[in-house]
Amino acid sequence: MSDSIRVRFAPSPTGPLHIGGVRTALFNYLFAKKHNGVFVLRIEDTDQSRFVPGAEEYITESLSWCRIPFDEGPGKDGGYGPYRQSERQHLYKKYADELIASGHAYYAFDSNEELQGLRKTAESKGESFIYNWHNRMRLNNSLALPEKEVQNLLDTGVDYVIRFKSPSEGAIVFTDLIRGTIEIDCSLLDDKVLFKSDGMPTYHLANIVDDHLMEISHVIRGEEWLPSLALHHQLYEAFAWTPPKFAHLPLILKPTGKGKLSKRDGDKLGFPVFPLEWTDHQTGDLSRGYREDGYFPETVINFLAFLGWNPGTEQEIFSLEELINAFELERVHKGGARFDPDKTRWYNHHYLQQQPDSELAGAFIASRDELGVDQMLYTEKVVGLIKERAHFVSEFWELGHYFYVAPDSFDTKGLKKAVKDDTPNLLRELSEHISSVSFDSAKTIRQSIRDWIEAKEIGFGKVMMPLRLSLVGALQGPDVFDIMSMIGRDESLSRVNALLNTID
RNA sequence: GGCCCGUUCGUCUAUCGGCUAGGACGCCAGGUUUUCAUCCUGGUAAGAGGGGUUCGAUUCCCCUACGGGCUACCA
Repeated sequence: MSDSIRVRFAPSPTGPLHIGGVRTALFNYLFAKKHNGVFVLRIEDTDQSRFVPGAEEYITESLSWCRIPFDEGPGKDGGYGPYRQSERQHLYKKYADELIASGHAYYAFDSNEELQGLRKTAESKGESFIYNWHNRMRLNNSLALPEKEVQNLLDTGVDYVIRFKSPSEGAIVFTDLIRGTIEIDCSLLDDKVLFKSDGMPTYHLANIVDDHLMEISHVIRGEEWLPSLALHHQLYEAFAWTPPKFAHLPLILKPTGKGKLSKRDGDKLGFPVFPLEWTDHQTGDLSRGYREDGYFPETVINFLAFLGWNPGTEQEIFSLEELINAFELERVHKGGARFDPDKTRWYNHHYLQQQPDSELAGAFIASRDELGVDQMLYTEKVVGLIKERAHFVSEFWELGHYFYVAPDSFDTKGLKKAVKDDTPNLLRELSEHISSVSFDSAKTIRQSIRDWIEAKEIGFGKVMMPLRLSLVGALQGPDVFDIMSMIGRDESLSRVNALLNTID
């Protein structure tokens, strides 16, 4: 049992899940699936002051939209629940007490104000205040105070926290699956709070206890946790538990400038940093989401997988199944990765081409009021003609509006390029010819008009360019004969005449 | 400030002591499309700096610089 793979993704419900968090979830998922393991979702809601309503639902919905479902988690008990730390509250005190009994932890009564004051004075002297062995005997705690007084304080119900008693000397060495060996001087560590005065554990305690109780085999998390790994190792040691293996993922950095990717970068540069749209209930601010912006889950999965990882081959397009097969923690890069919106667009273009036309047509219709479901079949064909030039479904209308409505104006550059002195006469003759052309298929139209042009010994461009301009309104779009065959003879003729009226 | 982690084309990255340093995105050019986009072909562009170790370093070690993270009764 102990050698089975169990990993967890443990977000805090303090707001929408950032794509950095999605990537952490993805890597956990890939690792679990690759090794026939279990992927656990655990909600770390021990900070009640930062709890945001709806955030947990946002997290589960995001994971499900990205197609990275959890095997165990809230509402899906695998025998290790509950999976919300707030529902496990009763568990943690026992373990904190155990640490006190074994001499690994102690009560501290210092108020927040006192500590803040100490920090401030230290700072003003250019030093930093660290609560640990070098000063703990001068502070307000159960190690420094007489036993009687400690008991008194506890009896009177005064606020206290439980702190870890970090060692004054020695070094701790541990291994990270991605970074290798890391060594830390213990004397620099501080006595972290394990149990808060509000009766809740801090992240550090809850995390270790739950990972142990849930039999987590591998902890795969963001690099921001690397500094507290020494503490976590000592906690495992204090409990005499076997620690899981650790892997710390590199951070996702902003596309330009300094620092890690933030919500503001997305607003500024025009891309989402969240999987789903999110409205802040406090401010009413709306944050864009990949889903609402028209990205496919496949796109998000693929580009996230390649931020900090690669398979070592030249393949860049990966389905979820392929990722599961190829994924290796050892191949995760150590350095932070800048997020690249352009490459993300490129991925979406690729995955857009993969979608069935019927599905794209449905999405297109749903996005435009002027399109009705009765046009489904027609729209499917339209989509087939225009999708290769699109990155998003939202571009379909701009790329194909002329399949539905006649152009209301003609591109000036196009007019300049396509319309010459003899164009009106040519168009009149062409119009006459079109009246007699069989509209069975694009192929027959093409053949007929080609023959006509050749017979009249006019240049193709002299006919084709104005014809396209009349149909589309600009010199762009798919094959002219495809367009004609789609809109039909009457509409084609009326559009040629409309151009004639403009230029003649 | 202290501690920790990192550093190959503009960006994501390959290379696990011996290469003309490879691929992808972007960008540029040519071709296809008598259009635009797509697509195809080609091009542009990198080992932070300085010391070592070695017959030989992008690769191993040290220093510096730069970047990042942490430094809360937040996770």
